[in-house]
Amino acid sequence: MTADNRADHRPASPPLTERQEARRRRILNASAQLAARGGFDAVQMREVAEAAGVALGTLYRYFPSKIHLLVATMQDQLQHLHTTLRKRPPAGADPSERVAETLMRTFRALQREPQLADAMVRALTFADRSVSPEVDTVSRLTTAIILDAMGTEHPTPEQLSAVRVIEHTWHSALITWLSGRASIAQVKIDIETVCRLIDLTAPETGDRRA
Amino acid sequence: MTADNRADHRPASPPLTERQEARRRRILNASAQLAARGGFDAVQMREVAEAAGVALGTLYRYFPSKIHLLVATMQDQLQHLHTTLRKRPPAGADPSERVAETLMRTFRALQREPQLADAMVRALTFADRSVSPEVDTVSRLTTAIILDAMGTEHPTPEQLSAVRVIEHTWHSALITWLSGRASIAQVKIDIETVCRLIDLTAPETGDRRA
DNA sequence: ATCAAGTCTGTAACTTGTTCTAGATTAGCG
DNA sequence: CGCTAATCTAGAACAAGTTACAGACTTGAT
Repeated sequence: MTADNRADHRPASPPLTERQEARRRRILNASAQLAARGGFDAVQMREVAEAAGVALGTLYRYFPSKIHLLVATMQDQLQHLHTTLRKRPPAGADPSERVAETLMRTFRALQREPQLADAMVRALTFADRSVSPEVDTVSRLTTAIILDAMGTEHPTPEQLSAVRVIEHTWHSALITWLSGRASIAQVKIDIETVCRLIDLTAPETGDRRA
Repeated sequence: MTADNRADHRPASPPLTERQEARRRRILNASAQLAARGGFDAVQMREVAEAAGVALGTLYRYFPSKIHLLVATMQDQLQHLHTTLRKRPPAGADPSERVAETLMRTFRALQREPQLADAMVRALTFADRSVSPEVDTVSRLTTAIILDAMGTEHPTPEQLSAVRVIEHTWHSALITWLSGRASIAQVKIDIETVCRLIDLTAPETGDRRA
């Protein structure tokens, strides 16, 4: 539905052999598993390599840094999530309700593996320019999830800005929760607050207040 | 004006001697200077120690980690900024305009030292629980700046949520700009978009569109 | 002025991300 | 099959954050 679903997270340049695909998968699984145990710090490259049954050099050939690895892990998890969400779309009447519902549902999913969430989100916000393409992919996936929830086919630039702001809020709120500086209730309120922007920027009702 | 201005960023427990205060200052300056040159990576603890004329162990006694150091550096810079902003308050008519203006002014200030901004913001979002108190101080400072711009004396819970969302957007937008994934124009649009929430949550005008 | 407690210095060691290298394996091809 | 290039492995080596420690210096109280 997002136009191109091929190579959504692969470099795609040289098609991987079966064994390589399997290695990649083992690495990603090992990463997620270690992260789920002990968060960002527990994802140690030597351990990932060992758990995946792969030499350190190979790990680095597949993922050029720990940040790349964790961002790829996030891509992977998001992909799952997106699929799941498609199967049971949010039920709210307004777009803003549906988006808030979707995000809170996602949030509850992350709550189940807070350490994994920690590792992925920290990597995402810590990523520097060298990881831009990968981070961008994650961002596009998130945008797709939100637009899906809105049910908007052709968003206006204004709406896209609202979606970006929602994403900003989403990431940042997640971080404050993960680092223990905000409660779940507060995150919920903030998500609902920012989702109001969707009504505000709906094109049908004119610019705003018609 | 924020109720307590003493010990705004000091552990405050044992009052520092003059020489200690000076050491602390040298360290903070060295940190900012190195950061301004090469960003996060250029702030190397050994170099900071040397530049500040202090032993490595001493540096760690003052700031228990690189993240602590950079978050403290951010506190320091924010304090300056807050003072500057107080002298020349924003001129807009609406609270939302004034907040957007203030944030964009801050943004332009950061643009002048993008590497320093990079180091500080990356540290801030990368900080884990052990840095919560310090990060919280930064957050309170930011909140104070925004509330100042709004000119609101007694914000409602709704307004506080809006302010939090603005802060989320601010940090996250800054990151996307610093990592080259968003243009300045886009940041401006997003800031202006999120600032609309302020009008939306103004108590006087009733719920909205009064 | 002197003593005890707390700080600071210089330096080495340890940890974990990252890079490098030499030799073994594998994949694709004639 | 037999060759060549690419890939993989094992392990050493290096970089920067962090910790540890012995000895010198300061501070504050007597």
